[in-house]
Amino acid sequence: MTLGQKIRELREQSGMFQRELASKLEIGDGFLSKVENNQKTLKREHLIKISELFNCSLSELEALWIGTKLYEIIKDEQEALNALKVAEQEIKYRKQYDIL
Amino acid sequence: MTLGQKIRELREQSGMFQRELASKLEIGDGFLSKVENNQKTLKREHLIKISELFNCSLSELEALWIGTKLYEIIKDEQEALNALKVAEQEIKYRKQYDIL
DNA sequence: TTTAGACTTGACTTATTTAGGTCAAATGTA
DNA sequence: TACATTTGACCTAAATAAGTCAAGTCTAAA
Repeated sequence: MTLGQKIRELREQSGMFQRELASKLEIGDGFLSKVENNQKTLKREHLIKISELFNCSLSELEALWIGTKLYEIIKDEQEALNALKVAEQEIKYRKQYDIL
Repeated sequence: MTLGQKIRELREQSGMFQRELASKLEIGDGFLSKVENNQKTLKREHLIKISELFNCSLSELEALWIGTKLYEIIKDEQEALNALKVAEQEIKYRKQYDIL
């Protein structure tokens, strides 16, 4: 699940058109279309608005936002999965020793 | 293990000083110092040179190079691990359906 | 079959960030 | 002291962010 998919899902579940949601987010509808198709990214502040509008978890949206960004970076990489492991181990390592 | 750590390890194992390796990579030694401390990133082409110099796996270096970059993006994120999961699932999903 | 509305796409823009450094001064250390 | 390393300030070119807008496509219904 990408952020674009999630936003489309939320929007359609609430019976909203792109033009409506776009206007609430104060962006053009062409831009929102691209966001839903993961061709463009929203500003992070927009996630707050979305979580309020659809009453859904902001953390989840943020995980999708960052995750989709990471995916864009590695999607054509041979070493994609190993790179993810490297990053994961560093995160866990830092957590373990509580490094600030 | 980050790319910086790996490079330092390889360099020290071969008894080389920063100034020497830096010169072989055609960069300044101050810059290499920062690379080893993950404050700066090498160009990708440099990895090839390093793998030749120390006779080590290029894929491994690339995984570390990308992985360290991913880590830099998420290291201060609350949702770091979940974001990694999102990216991982997308990679695996795409693999499963062999999407080009 | 044409037309309206929803959506997608391509070309373009501008401002900000990032990449990839340099250099000199400060620090560590034998 | 001399050498290895680190750090801070600075720099430029290239890339990315975050859009706009108009034209094109798709689909249902009149």
